[in-house]
Amino acid sequence: MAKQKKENPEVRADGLDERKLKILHAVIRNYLETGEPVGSRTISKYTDLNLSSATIRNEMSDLEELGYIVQPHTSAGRIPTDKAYRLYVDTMMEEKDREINNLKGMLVEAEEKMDMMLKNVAKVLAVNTNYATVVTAPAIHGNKLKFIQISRVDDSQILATIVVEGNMIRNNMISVDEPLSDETMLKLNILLNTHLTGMSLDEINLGMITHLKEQAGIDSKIVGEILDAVAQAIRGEDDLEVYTSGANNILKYPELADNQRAGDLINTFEEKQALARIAADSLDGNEGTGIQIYIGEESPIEAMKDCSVVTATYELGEGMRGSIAIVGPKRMDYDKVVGTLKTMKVELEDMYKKKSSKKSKKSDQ
Amino acid sequence: MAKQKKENPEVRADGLDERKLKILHAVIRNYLETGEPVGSRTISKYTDLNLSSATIRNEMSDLEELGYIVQPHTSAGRIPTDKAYRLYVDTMMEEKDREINNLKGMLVEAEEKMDMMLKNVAKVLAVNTNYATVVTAPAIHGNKLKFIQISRVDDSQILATIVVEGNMIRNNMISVDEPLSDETMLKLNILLNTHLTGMSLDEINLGMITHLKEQAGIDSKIVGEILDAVAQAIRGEDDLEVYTSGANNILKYPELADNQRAGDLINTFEEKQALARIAADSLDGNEGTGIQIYIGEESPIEAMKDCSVVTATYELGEGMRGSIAIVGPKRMDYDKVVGTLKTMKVELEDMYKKKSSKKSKKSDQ
DNA sequence: GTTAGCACTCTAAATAAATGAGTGCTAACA
DNA sequence: TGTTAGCACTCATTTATTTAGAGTGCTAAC
Repeated sequence: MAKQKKENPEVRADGLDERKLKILHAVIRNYLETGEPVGSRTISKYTDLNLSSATIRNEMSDLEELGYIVQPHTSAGRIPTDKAYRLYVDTMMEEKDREINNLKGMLVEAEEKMDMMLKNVAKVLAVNTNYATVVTAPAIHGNKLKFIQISRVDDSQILATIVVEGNMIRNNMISVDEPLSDETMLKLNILLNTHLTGMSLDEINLGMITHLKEQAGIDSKIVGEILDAVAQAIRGEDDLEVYTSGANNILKYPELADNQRAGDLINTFEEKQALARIAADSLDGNEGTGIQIYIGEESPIEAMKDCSVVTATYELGEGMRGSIAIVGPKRMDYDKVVGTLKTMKVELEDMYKKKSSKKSKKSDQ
Repeated sequence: MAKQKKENPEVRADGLDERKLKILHAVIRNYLETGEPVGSRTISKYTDLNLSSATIRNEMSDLEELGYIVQPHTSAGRIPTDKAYRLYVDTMMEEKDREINNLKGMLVEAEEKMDMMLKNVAKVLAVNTNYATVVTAPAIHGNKLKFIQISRVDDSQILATIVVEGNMIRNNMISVDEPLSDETMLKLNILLNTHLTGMSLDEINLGMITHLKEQAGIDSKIVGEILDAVAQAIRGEDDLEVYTSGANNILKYPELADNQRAGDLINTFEEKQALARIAADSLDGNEGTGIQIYIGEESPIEAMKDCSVVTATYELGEGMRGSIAIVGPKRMDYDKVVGTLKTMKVELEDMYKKKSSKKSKKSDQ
C-alpha cells in the first residue's frame, strides 16, 4: 500500500486534492461524533490512507492555512470551520438511510387533528434527533376560497366564517352600527359565495371588488371588511402556527449551553414568532430537494448564530406548504438530520394523501 | 436595650416565641435575597434585636430542631425549609406595594386581540419579575351558548360554527354521507338557535336533546354531532390556551439551572399542556383573594417540585375565569410576586371592563 | 514524498494548601 | 436564668502547584 499515485495532483480550484478532502472529511466526521478537537494521530488511524500522523499533520497544517480547520489553541487538535461544514454539506455528505419506521408508528396516533399531528411531528423529531425542532403549519399560500358564511350573531355583530381550500377556517367578528335585515344577510351570502368561491388571492382584483360593493349597495363598508378578512384568510397571514419541541435539548450541547446563549435560544423558541422567519426563508428558497441548510452565521435568526439549522419544506396538496426545521449545534449530524427530515417530509405528505383520499372528518384550524 | 420581657414567654402551639419568629423571618428574607445559606453573625446584625451571634446560634439551633431551617452541611449557614416558607407566606408576609404603573403602559399597545394581550401579560410579568410565567386564557366555564350557524360547505361536509358568550368561536367540520337539502339546513339552524341559544351546559339536558332529535327527524345523527361540538365549545375543553414567557429565566437561578432539572422544566413550559393543571388547580381553589401559593412539593406539577408557584385568578365578566401563574425558585420574592400579581389581576379586569364598555371590535379566538 | 523522533506548548485533571464562614460548646457574666 | 465571649473544630470554596497527556512543528533521515 505504498506510493500514492503521483501522476494525479488533482489541484482543484479550492486547493484541495483528493487526500486533503479525505482528511478533512475524517476530521469533520470525527468532530461531529465527539465534539472534541481532533488530532493528527486519530486521523492517522481513522482513515484507510495508511499515513503516519506526521504526514497528516502536514496536510492539516495546509488545511488550516486554507481556512477549513482551526485549533482552539496551540497544541490542541483541529476543529472544522463554517467553511468546512459548508463544503461538507455541499459535496461530501452521504446521507445515512435511517430506519425511522418507528417514527411512522409514533405519528399515527394523532393524525386526527392537524395541529396535534404537527405538534407530534415536532416532538418525534426532537426525541429522535436530540435537537430542537420547529414545525410550521402549512400556510395556505396562494390558495383558493372555498366558502363564506355571514351570520348575524346579535344586533350589533355579524360573524364572517371563511373556509379555504384545505379546510382551514377563519372567523371574523365584525361590528355594525345598526342591525342588518334578514334579506340583506341572505343577499350578502349569495353575493359573496357566487362571486368569490374558487378564487385565489390574485384573482380577486379591484374590478371585482368594486363590482361587489356596487351590487351590495348600502353595505359596502361591511363588504370591505369581509374582503379584508378573506384576503387575510387566503394569505393565512397572521396565523402561521409554529410548533416547537425539544428546546431543552439545547442544554445537552456544552458549546451552546452556556448561560447567556442558551437563555436567548430558549427564549427564541418560546417566543416562536421569530421562528416564522425560518419557515419563510425555507419556503422561498430551494425548490429542488426541499432541504436547506444554514450554518452558523448563515442562519436567518440572530440567536442562532452559533447553531446550524436544517429545514425541509413539505407540501400538502396544491400550494399548501409548511416547513420542518431542526436546530442544533454546528457539529450536528448533518447526514442523519437530512435523512430524518427527508423521511419525515415524505411521511407527512403520504399521510396527507391517504387522509384526504378517505374523507376528512374533522376540521383543523 | 437590655432585658427581654421575660414575663411573656409567648409559647405558641408551634413552639415559636416572638424572638424566634423574628429570627426566622430574618433568615428567610436574607436567604430570599442572596440565595446563600445565612449564618448567625449575619442575623445578629440584620435584626434590631441586638443579640450576639452566639445567642442567635442557640435560637437557630432550636429552629432547626423544630424543622424550620436546615444546614446544607455542617458548618454552613441555615436555609429555610418548605415549612418555613409556608409559615412565612401564611403569616409573616407583608406585601410590598409595587409601582407597576409601567406595566399598564406596556400592556396598552396590544389590547386589541385577546390572545396578543395575554401573551403580553405573560411577557411583561416575566420581564418584571425575572421568573417564568404562565397565563391561561379565560376558560368559558359554565358559560352560555350565544349562536349557532350550520352551513353546507360542499356536498359531503357541513360546518358548524358555534359562538359562546364572550365571543369565543369554535368551528367543527362534520362529514355527511349524502348532501342535505337547503330546507333541512334552514330547519336545523332555526331549530338549534331557538332551542339552545342562551343555554348553559347544565341547562341542556337529556330531555331537551331527545326533543331536538325528534324535531330534526331524519338528521338526528348530525344533531348529535353538533351537540357534541356545542358541549365541547361551552366547556371550552380542548382549547384552553396557555401562554408562557420567561422560561429562560429559570437558568438564572443556580439551584434550578442544573442540567437535568432545568431541561425538564423548560420542557414542561414548552409542552404547555401540563401547565393547564396549574390553571385548573388555581381556578378550583381559593375564592378569596384569588391568590394561591404552592411551595415545593405542594406544586401540582411534577417538574416543579423544586420551585414555588404563585397563581392568581382573574375574572372577566360572568364566569370567564383565567389564571396567571409565576414559577420561580423556592426562594422567590413572595411579597413582590404577590403584589405584582394582584396588580396585574386588577389591571386585567379593569381593561376588560373598559374594553367591553366600548364595543368589542374584533373576535378573539 | 513520507516518516520517526524530539522539544515544546498548553489544557485538563489531580493534589495540596490556604482561607474563612459557620457551628457547638463551655465558662464567665449580669 | 438568659446572654455572651471565646475557642476548637468542620468543611466547602478558593487558590496554587504539580502532573499527565495530547498535540503540534520542525528537522533529519529514509
